[in-house]
Amino acid sequence: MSPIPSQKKADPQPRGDAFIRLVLEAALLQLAEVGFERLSIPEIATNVGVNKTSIYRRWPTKTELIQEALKEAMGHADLLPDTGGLRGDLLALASNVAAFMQSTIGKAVVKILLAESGNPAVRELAQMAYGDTAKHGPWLILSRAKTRGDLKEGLEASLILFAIAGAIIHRLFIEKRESNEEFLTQLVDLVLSGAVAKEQRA
Amino acid sequence: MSPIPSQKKADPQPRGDAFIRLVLEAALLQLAEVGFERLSIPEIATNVGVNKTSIYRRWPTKTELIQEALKEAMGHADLLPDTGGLRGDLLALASNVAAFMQSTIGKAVVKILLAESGNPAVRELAQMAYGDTAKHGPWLILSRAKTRGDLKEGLEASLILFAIAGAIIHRLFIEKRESNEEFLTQLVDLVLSGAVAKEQRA
DNA sequence: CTTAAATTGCAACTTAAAGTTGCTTTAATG
DNA sequence: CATTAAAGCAACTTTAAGTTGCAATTTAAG
Repeated sequence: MSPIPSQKKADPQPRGDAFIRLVLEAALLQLAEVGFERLSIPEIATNVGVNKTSIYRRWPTKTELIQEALKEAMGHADLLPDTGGLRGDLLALASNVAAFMQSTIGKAVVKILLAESGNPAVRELAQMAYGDTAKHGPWLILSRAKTRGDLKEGLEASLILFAIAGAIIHRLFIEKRESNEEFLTQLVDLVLSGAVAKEQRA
Repeated sequence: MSPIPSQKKADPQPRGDAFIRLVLEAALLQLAEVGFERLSIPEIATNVGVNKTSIYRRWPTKTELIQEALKEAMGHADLLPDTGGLRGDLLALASNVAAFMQSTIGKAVVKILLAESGNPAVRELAQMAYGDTAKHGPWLILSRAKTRGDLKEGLEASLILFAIAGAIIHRLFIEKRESNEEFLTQLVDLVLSGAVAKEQRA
């Protein structure tokens, strides 16, 4: 009754690094799907076919597990385009923001920020992950544009980002639709040129 | 050892309608604070000084309780300004949207929509509550503007709303700041007139 | 190939919170 | 004041999270 020799052995128990990567990935995925509150270590364990005890021994609490999962997944998205012009920059940026939001780490992070008043440590990390992608790149784009004189005097530049990111978030998390290129183009052009018909401009 | 007669009796047990209103209000409040997942009936009970059993007997599940709480709080925000012009309309609208988002019912609804992939029945209700305020008013404003020829040809009008609502949500739920008048004015003007410096316009 | 060390699996247990039940007490009504 | 419906209360059951001791497995070393 022993296995036929020519057959490959079943996968051995994943250990060490393999084990860790497996669990962290599953944790991030569940986080993106159901949020921090509803995330359960026993459930992750069964999802990846691993014993919950093994997870608990490495990460005593949900918080520590998620912290490591977030750290692991961070920094893989430093998207700072430079197309030479504001419109091109913003289009590339909007596209990157949308991609980030639609990624596993992005969804996870945004969900934490949006809903979890709860755990301060987790929220702080999520802030970092969000800030990493949402701060550096965008600020540079805007300061370049400002230096070139592309922006209106007295305009609070951050508004541009918030309007773009906000619209993408609204579409993704409230309407549950992903952002296609047409949407992003129209969005950027709206923010750049405004909604008012030409004849009406003073 | 009986109470001094001149003293007022302690409040009697709230019953019937009073009881119901008390619990529903507390439920909505907790929902706005911690979201659906973390909401607990026993906790609501202690918050309002009522026995959990009494709550369970009226609403067998969290879902039913929240459904009624949402229904109860809905419809108290039909904010459809008509100032005669697009800018005035949008300013009033933005202000109303911000007020809604910052209200208890608004926070509760938005949190459900943003984070709770979970309960379909609850999500549906939240959609209704959100749609109630976000659909009728805004659409009318935009269709009026379109009729007047205030809007650019070919512009997807809904974008205007998403950019405004999105920016307000971003500010409130990610930055944790409320929207003041200055912010809303700049936001509306950005969406109406664009960010590009005048000299640059074709 | 054998053995030693570390790591995971497993099953049984403890803990904590949600939800239930039977019964008593309170408040409103006529 | 008596009747009745609704809320309080305490003890219980259930469910899921988290813990522990020990057996089984993988890996690496000799």
